[in-house]
Amino acid sequence: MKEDNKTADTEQLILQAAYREFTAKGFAGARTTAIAEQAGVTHAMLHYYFRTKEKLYETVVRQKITDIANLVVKAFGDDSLPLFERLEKGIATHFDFLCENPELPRFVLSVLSDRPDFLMSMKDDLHIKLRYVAGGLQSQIDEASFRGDCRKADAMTLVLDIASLNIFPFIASPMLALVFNETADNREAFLARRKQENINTIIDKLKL
Amino acid sequence: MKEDNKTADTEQLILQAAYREFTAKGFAGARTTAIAEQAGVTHAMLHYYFRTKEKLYETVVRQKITDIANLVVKAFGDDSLPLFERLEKGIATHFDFLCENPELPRFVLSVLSDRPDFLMSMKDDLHIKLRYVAGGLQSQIDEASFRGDCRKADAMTLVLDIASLNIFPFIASPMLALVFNETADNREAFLARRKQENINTIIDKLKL
DNA sequence: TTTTGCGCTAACAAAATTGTCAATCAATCG
DNA sequence: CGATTGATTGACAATTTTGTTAGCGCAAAA
Repeated sequence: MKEDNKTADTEQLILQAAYREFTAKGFAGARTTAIAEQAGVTHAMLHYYFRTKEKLYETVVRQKITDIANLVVKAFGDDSLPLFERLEKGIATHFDFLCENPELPRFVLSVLSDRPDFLMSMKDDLHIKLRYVAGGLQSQIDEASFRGDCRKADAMTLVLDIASLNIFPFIASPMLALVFNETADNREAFLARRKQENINTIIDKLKL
Repeated sequence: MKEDNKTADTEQLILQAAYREFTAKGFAGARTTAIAEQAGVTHAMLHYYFRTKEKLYETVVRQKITDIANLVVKAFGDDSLPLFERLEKGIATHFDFLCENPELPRFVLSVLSDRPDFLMSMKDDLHIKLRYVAGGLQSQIDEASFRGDCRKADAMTLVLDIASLNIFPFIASPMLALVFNETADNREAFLARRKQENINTIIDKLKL
């Protein structure tokens, strides 16, 4: 059987450890030995499974980027909801996803400067998914605004607004912790407020 | 005289080259030899002036962070303007600053993960400046909302909104270029639209 | 039981990178 | 003019880090 218990296990252990190390240190700062250590294997194993540090990185990147793209489609792709609810659900779902993966934005960011070509190679797929989401949103906005239920708006612009508002707090999280004197207790409440605030901001833009 | 022509020159050359290299590659990815090469000096010079890579990095970081903090104060600190104009001017000034220093946000971000302690050591100063800006804004918002000129709002929340909307496009710039099939011509127009859009978004939040 | 293959290890090789140092070079000052 | 001081250089040392390889042990197949 291809997916043996042992190999799948260690492979996953390495991938998880690699994700942690790469997010914490970036590609250049990450040490393959540290990854191996965290995964509880010798560093030669890492080369055995993934050949090079770069290929290991690429594997992690592809996985994470795919996860994100799929979630965005899932969050905003629900055509059955009325516009405002669709947006509210989308923003909330996306925000919750970030709460569960708080370091993901910074990881993607670091990929963007460390190995832009990896993202370039996924360009077509990302393009398709984004166009799908933005397209669906746009036609619903057009209908609603035609009926006089909301203002005219460009879906792409809206998507960028949402991305900015939702993602930035996680990217700047250490800075905010510093500025707001954030504690662990605060954090949860702060995030809950932020989520609602972002929903309101976007809805305000569309409301007449 | 302390500030000799020669030493000041090479020191500045090294600092500028260092900024470019550090922004492009991050602390771990940056090579001191590459910095020296770009500055047109031998790499021993770099140690002569700054002792270690880390101290050189720290010098660059302090300089840039100070620049940013000062600009934010300048942009939003004008008490003489009415609220909406103050916000509009602040957002626009801040956005223009980012247009002139497009890689600055990503640099700060990388500092945040590479050497958080450097920012920690500037915490007090940053705190003071932020409180000053947010405080001035808050009292003006309170007055205006009391007079019924705008909604109630929390200045800190607003500041985070503005930061998110203004900064994120620059952070994600390579991603946007990819998604929007951006060309050099587009870019300028895109940024101009974004600036106005961000102003509108914030004003919409406050308008009754 | 033997063999084959795969996961795994330890030691090693090679390259890159930061930092140091002794020796110049240039300019200023006595 | 000679000397002192600071800038600059080239070569070198030390460390770190990635990647390789020969071989071991175990489990399943023959």
